[in-house]
Amino acid sequence: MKLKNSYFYSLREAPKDEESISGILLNRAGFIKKSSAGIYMFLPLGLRVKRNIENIIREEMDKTGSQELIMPCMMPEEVYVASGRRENFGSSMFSLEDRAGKKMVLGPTHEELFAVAAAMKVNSYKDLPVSLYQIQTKFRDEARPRYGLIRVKEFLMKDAYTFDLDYEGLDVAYSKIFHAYHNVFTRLGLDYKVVVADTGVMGGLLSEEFQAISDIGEDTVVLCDSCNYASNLEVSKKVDPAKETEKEKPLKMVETPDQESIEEVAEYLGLPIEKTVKALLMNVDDTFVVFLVRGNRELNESKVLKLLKGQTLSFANDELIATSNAVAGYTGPIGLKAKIVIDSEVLTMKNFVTGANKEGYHYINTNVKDFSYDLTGDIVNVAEGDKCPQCGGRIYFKKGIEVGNTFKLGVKYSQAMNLYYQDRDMSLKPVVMGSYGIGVGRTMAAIVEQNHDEKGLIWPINIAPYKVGIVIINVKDETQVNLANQIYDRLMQAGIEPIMDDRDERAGVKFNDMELIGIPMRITVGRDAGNDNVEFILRTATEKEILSSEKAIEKVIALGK
RNA sequence: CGGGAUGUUGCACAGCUUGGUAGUGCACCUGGUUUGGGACCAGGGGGUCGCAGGUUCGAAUCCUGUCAUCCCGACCA
Repeated sequence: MKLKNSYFYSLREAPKDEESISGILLNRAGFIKKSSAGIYMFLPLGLRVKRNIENIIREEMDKTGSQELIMPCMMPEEVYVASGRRENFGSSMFSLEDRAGKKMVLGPTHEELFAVAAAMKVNSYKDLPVSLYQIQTKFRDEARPRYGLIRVKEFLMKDAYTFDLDYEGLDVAYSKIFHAYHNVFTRLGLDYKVVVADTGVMGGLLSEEFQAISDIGEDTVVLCDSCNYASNLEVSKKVDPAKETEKEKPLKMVETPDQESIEEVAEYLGLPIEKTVKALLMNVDDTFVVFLVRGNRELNESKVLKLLKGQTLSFANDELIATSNAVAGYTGPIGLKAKIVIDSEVLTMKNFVTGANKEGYHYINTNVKDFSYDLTGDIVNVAEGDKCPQCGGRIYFKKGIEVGNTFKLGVKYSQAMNLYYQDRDMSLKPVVMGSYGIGVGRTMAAIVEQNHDEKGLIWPINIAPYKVGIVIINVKDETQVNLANQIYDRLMQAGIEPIMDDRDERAGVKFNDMELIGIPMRITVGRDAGNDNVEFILRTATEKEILSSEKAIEKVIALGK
């Protein structure tokens, strides 16, 4: 591609509507352009990168034996009503009507239609297993799109679905795709971790996430400093410390005027926050529940809902609080008339601080024997420094961008979508499904987050829009132009299309643009062109080499393969 | 959806407090000089100031509403 008369532009300044590094750089380099919040154009350079990523995914998926097809984006709403997910997705699903008033939706994910497609083929146990995938646009009406391509309303996703006879078959299919995902993200050069995650609204048996490590990640990845433990914070198990050994002291009510937060109370009493227990006044499916956790802990919503078999968790409002004798800021378990759930860690504590259910008062030296409770379990987030549930090492956190996930779905959708096969024993059995996703645009953004410098993008060579750039220093010098064109043609013949800057610009502009768009290799044709000499430099290097044009071509071909 | 902020030319911004018909840098066009790390000089083109009402002789500026965008939070297979 020759830049003169091509569609290419770059911005010297960051656009005002992007904050993330990947969003800023991809915009500045002319790879993407925001059309409206969470919806982007992919311009020529951006499209080439996206296709390169797609092709790596495609190669690895094909190797698993999965077959590619493509589903419609727009579907009748009844497809999602049938599976029961119309309600689950709610307002995050784009919906519209056709001219006849028929309700249509834009697909946020495609389990349902794949089940329909599978049903066309699958009648007998002889028809299984089947594995299908597509690389197709998905639509989700995100409440708050953000971070460039990371959270958007319209995005390209590779989604795969496996169909098996039984759970053993699912395990095999799952493991094939799981390994394909490792291959994909390794080939893409990402620093990533696989973590166990909550199965959430998708339902199912097991969910694992591929998390690209990045500070702007929206997920917290829990890791261990001495083993390979990796988990999403949502589901990471907390290991309670050993029971404290100090002697129990007598309970005592003390004044704590105007000390409403647990930090204030601890400081006022001169005690470490680890010696306090705070009460969280919550609403679980319209029931008032008080949760007691160590003062420095955070409640974990998904653990709570699992323990209580609830659907929704929110802070209790004043009306709900008024149904008990709890006093906001001073709530404690002693004498409290409400449903009380305590974190298992509290059972290991001795002589701790709790609220007295009386404005301006707390108890010190509270012990478990001093009160009763309804339920106990692990209901808080693990924290950095906690014990690893696998090896006892120390836990630390990283932020992650979820670039892929794998689900063992089981029979939930096959039952809902009437996907059954007839087994040897003549019985009808539901097909056992798995579903697997990779966000293509999000992956592209994650790669940028991990590969850039102050000059701009740095693409790994296998997904760069062009592997090599040719910069002609002076386009009015025929010797330079001729040599550059010669190199260009030779590389084209070798199957490596270069991006050649033949614009009448100053050298600095050309160098800066080539670096901004992150081309991995650069050949500079300049003053030494008359001696058939050019310069060769890698995007990641600081020193350039002087080579004959022939050597430079050989080098590009060797590195570009 | 709650809280905060911002909408002025292709891009980034100033002007708004104290109303008088719009400016800077980049980009673009013409001419000249320059030419290996985002050139310089001179001249020029381009904006009904997000939109709709209102106040006023007069509104980018004041008031009301509305839409959009960003940030924090809630939500997020």
